[in-house]
Amino acid sequence: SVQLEMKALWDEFNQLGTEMIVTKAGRRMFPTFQVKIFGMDPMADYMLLMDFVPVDDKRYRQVTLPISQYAFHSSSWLVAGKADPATPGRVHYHPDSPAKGAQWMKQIVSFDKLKLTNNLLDDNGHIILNSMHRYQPRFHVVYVDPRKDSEKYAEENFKTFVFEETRFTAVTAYQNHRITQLKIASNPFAKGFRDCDPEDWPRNHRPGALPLMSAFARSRNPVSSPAHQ
Amino acid sequence: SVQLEMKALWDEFNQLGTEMIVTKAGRRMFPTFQVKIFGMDPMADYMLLMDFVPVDDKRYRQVTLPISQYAFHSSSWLVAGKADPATPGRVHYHPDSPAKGAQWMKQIVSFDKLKLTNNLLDDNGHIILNSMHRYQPRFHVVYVDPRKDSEKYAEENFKTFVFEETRFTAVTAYQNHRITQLKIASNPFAKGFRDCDPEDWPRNHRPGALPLMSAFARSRNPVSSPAHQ
DNA sequence: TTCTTGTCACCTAGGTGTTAATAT
DNA sequence: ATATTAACACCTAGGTGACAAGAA
Repeated sequence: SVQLEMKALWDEFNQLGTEMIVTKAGRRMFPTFQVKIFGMDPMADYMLLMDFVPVDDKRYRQVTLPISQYAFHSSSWLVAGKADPATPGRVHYHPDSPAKGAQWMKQIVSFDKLKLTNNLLDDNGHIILNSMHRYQPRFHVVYVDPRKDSEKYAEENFKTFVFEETRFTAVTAYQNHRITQLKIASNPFAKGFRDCDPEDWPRNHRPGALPLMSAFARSRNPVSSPAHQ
Repeated sequence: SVQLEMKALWDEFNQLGTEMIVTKAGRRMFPTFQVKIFGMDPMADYMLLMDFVPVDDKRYRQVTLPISQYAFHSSSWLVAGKADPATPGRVHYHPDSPAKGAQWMKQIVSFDKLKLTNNLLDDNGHIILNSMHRYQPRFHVVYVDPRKDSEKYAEENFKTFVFEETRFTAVTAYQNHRITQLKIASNPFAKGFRDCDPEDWPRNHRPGALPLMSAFARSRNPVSSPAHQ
């Protein structure tokens, strides 16, 4: 069995509609996909890997709201038509693969080397995704069967785990400002963009404490300058 | 067979008498011990590891020379008696171990995670050495024998490689100023201490170009202040 | 006197969202 | 109008020798 780490944080993002940046060079996920694993054979070899499947066959687009004299990205999404052709269905092997069950179970397994890209021609082995599409990360455990005819047992040596709270929309720039704020508040590498006391989070942090308009008021980046209504 | 990487740099250090810093927290080696490996069975599993054996049973001490009104550490060593009791003979497994021969051979194998310490009670798994003693790094390749009674074949499944040019003296502070200068010139992490045009090295660098006294003249750290002769 | 320790400024290496410019 | 790109300031994380203070 498998337990998702940082589930509370994933839930908080998921409630807002998680977005993950994709870039040409490849961008890590945040939160990072991390799991605790139980019930492996300590002496057997396993491969651990992830892939990403489309949640639906839709393409999304942002909604821009005119508010007073400025326009902001809303937190809602419009369906913008059918999905683009599927990207090459790459998988990411955890770099420690293969390893013994004992090794995998003795500490949290972290996929922090995994990177997302929108470059269809990527040759760095990153996961290729379509921007403005929704994806479901999947986690797979493969038992390395020592038998000669192990291909025959491929089906039973394979187990897949899906955590729905890790779904996200791939984007090249954040659409929902509350997602941006939550990333800044919770990702150590974004500390430079925090404007509150660093000690305030997570100690005094309550999920959903900011109403929509106050989130806007804190914004440093209204999307378009003078309004256009 | 095994080929030492950066052999020219190792030779240059060895000519001066290589020194490696040991600290309580653990210090990496520079140059890093790196090798290219040939002739493995691509499909077989191997463990790669290093250990460090005393070159002799002597303890060394520095020689301080009075020159004009200042005193400097000389480049020579005095034997200061018998070696201290041997330290726990730890080994360092390359973190990618075990891995297939194909994996090991397809790129340079680097022991850049290996750290040296003088803390006899170290519990970080670092290599424990006595300061002011000389050591010979050794590199071992272990074939992971799939046979049930593999212990019987331990001898033949084991191969050791020694590069004499990687010998060094463990120190808590550099004794030979020319070693310090060569470290500063060649280690990217010491770039902050360079006072010449960074482009001068290695392009215009000739080994042994600096006579002793000019190396002293460039020094920022005479050992003792007003002389004591 | 000789050796060791801890702190520091200064690097390498690389992960953030921002922003302005560009592409579609 | 909307989406993407590339450069950037600002971080995390950690590897350097210098230096002053301490220990033996």
